[in-house]
Amino acid sequence: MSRTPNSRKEETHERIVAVAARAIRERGYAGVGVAEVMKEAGLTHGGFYAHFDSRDALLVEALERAGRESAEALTQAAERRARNGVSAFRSLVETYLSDSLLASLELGCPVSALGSDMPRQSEIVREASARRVRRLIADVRKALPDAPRGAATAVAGTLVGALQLARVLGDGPEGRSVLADTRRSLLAQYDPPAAASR
Amino acid sequence: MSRTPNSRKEETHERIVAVAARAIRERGYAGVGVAEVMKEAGLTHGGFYAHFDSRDALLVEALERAGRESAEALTQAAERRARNGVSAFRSLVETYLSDSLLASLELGCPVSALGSDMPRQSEIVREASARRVRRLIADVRKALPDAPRGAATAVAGTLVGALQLARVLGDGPEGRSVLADTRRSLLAQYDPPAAASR
DNA sequence: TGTACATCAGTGAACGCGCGTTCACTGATGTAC
DNA sequence: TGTACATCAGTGAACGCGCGTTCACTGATGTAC
Repeated sequence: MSRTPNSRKEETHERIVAVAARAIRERGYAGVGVAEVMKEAGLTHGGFYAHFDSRDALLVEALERAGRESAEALTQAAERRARNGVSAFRSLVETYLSDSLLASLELGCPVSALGSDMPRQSEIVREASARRVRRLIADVRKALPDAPRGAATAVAGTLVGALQLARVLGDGPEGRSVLADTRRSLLAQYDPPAAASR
Repeated sequence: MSRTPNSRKEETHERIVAVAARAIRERGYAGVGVAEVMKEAGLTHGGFYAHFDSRDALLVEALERAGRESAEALTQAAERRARNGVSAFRSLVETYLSDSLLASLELGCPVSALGSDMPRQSEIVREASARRVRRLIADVRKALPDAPRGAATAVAGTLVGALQLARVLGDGPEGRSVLADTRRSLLAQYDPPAAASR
């Protein structure tokens, strides 16, 4: 089987980034170490700097990948549910604020997993974080075509904040009720049942 | 001047906690070290364990103090503005999401400064974080007496998330517009101009 | 009021540990002829 | 097709550093008589 040049190294690189994309969401920027990520990827830490200029360079790639993974999951859920007549907005709210993400920090949106730490990172990580926030707001806007100006921004903030509050309160009834209250409130405002059942 | 027993030590203790209450908001839980806090309080790090059982015990006291400071600032602003006929809800939204807090991480609400890291802390810090989140929701509820059930939860999430998004985008026009959009959206929903001017 | 002693808050050196980063090396893969 | 060599991905030991925590000590404060 023929390989393109460097493809083995690129595969390893991808594997490291995939591990890190989960790790930063689960343990936070500060909880992710070079040696631990390499070990989880089945390597020793010495080879790290053949793949990345610095730990921060890994964080940037990991954040970008986490953002892509989360956005794709939201898009796929929306496409699946659109066939049953569910609006894009309802699907976004119910997927982003689903009970199953409460206990799965490593799978959700990196903005809600890392938001409060983003302003404290090095410049390259902050810039990558800002790009991710802009994309999140743009993605919400797409699901809210007729809403007043600025609504997408407020909704994005609500999604991010509500998931964080719920996670602090745990994956029991208390945390789940934060998600349920927030879903109800958002849907009542932007996707009223009357419009949905029409 | 007579002192109550231990008052000198208690004063020092308070000073350390006050320094830490700012530090955790500015630099995050992970960015706060024992030695640095003691130095900022004018002490050497060796004396730390005469005041606290562990670093985590300091984080708990610091979080509680930061929460009290933030809640008091919100209450005081609301009382001041109530004399000019401003509703409690409008005052909460405009104070929590004020432009001046964009660049002053160390002064705002600890939930928005630390939210995404709260689920990753040791048990005692997580419990203190959960208490702070419950208080925040309760405080929002007080400013929203006639809103539908669960609205306070959604609003609390919006406040926390919006401030984080804005801070990631910086204290220039981009971050300020996130705050402005969110204020407008919240006030339109829960404190419409018609009701306010009546 | 003055002296002797006990208490107490804070000091500073030391500890073991894990971190990000560097680097000489190894063994496998791929290329030249 | 087979051999010799170059390239390359990954290894593992080592580095300096800052962390949380411990502890013997010091100097100031307060108490007893």
